[in-house]
Amino acid sequence: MNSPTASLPTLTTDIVPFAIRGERLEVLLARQTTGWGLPGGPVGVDEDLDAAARRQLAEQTGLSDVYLEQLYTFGRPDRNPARRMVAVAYFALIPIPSGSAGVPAAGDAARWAAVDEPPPLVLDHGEIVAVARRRLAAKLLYSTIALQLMPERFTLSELQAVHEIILGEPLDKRNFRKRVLAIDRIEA
Amino acid sequence: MNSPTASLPTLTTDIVPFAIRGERLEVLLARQTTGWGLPGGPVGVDEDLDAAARRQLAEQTGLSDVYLEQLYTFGRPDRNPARRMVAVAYFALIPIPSGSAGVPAAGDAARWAAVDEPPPLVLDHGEIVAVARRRLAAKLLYSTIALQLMPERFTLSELQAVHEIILGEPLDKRNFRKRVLAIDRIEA
DNA sequence: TGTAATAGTGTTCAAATGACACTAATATAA
DNA sequence: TTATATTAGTGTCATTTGAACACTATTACA
Repeated sequence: MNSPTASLPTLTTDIVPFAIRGERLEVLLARQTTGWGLPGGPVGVDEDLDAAARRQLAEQTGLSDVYLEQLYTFGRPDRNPARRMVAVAYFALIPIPSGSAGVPAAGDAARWAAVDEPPPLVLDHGEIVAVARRRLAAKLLYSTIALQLMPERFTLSELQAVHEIILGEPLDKRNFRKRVLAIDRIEA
Repeated sequence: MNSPTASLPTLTTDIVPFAIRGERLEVLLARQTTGWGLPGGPVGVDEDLDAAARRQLAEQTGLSDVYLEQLYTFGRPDRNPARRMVAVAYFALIPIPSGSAGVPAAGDAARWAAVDEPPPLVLDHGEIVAVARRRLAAKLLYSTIALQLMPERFTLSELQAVHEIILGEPLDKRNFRKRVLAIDRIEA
């Protein structure tokens, strides 16, 4: 239990909110004083980490009830030159809304950006997005996580399109159907 | 950038140090004021998370230069009734020493315990060990991480035994050799 | 010197994966 | 309304991968 004087880095969460918009995988960014970055911020003294991430996502983007999963904790001392901050990063999956429209709009405090050609981001947020993106692609291959990006009702073709967008490569229609039907629900 | 008053939970690391000892997978525990728990403690103000984990492992157990990987960050507000603590958990893999002996001895400030029949641990450390154990078993199946538990020179039979201990099931000798040789080094 | 334990080696079968092309229906444009 | 283009829907075969299986040679030990 020996340690240097127990002083306290600031603890934050950062959320990478993914959605399929049009034909692309996009991330929702939040305006910050120094530029665009991920939604997130300080964790309350008695606040659960997951709860903090949910709260900040809701406050800064209006999104709630989404799939949320802890990604990694970023703690390099120099990741924020101003003051020491340790960020517990999450990614969120925002379903395509059932009605037409698009994903819940972004005010001028928030904007969507393509994951592949992202604008310059604050701090190490670019790296966080990259890590999240890799994780998402990896999980597509052995889980049903993609369903979290879909509306209540969808066609197999739509689901396949989502997979193709995230993986960045075309998939065979029949093999895809075989695989999905062997695990999941019904058709449309 | 709205948030509740930015107050600061204490940030710590906890390390789950795994080693194969005899025929079992064991964890190295550190004595704490209230009982046995994982090595770990507060992160220094300007200290990297990985570095903090390494330092604490060295200070509390004497182990250095080991494989270390971030596991998960545990932050339930009630995980420590005394004061709010958020723990970035790591697992470490301690190689079987090349010489005979066993893994570096444990003073009276540290002890080894079987992962399967662990003593009661402080706080949520039992849960952390369980999560680490699952992760380790999962990574055996698609990575070469088990090599981190081996001495410099070892036989394929020894490596196989390590796999069997962690997975808890016997493996076919010939299939195992085939698979390992298709990826790795030489024989003994 | 006999006995027991460990190291080392290929083949066969079953299952899973990946490649491949046409038809029916619907929406769109002429 | 009719022709055309786009999308949905379906099965087979070849290849690859994973799992089961037994004997021989050597070494250590009694």
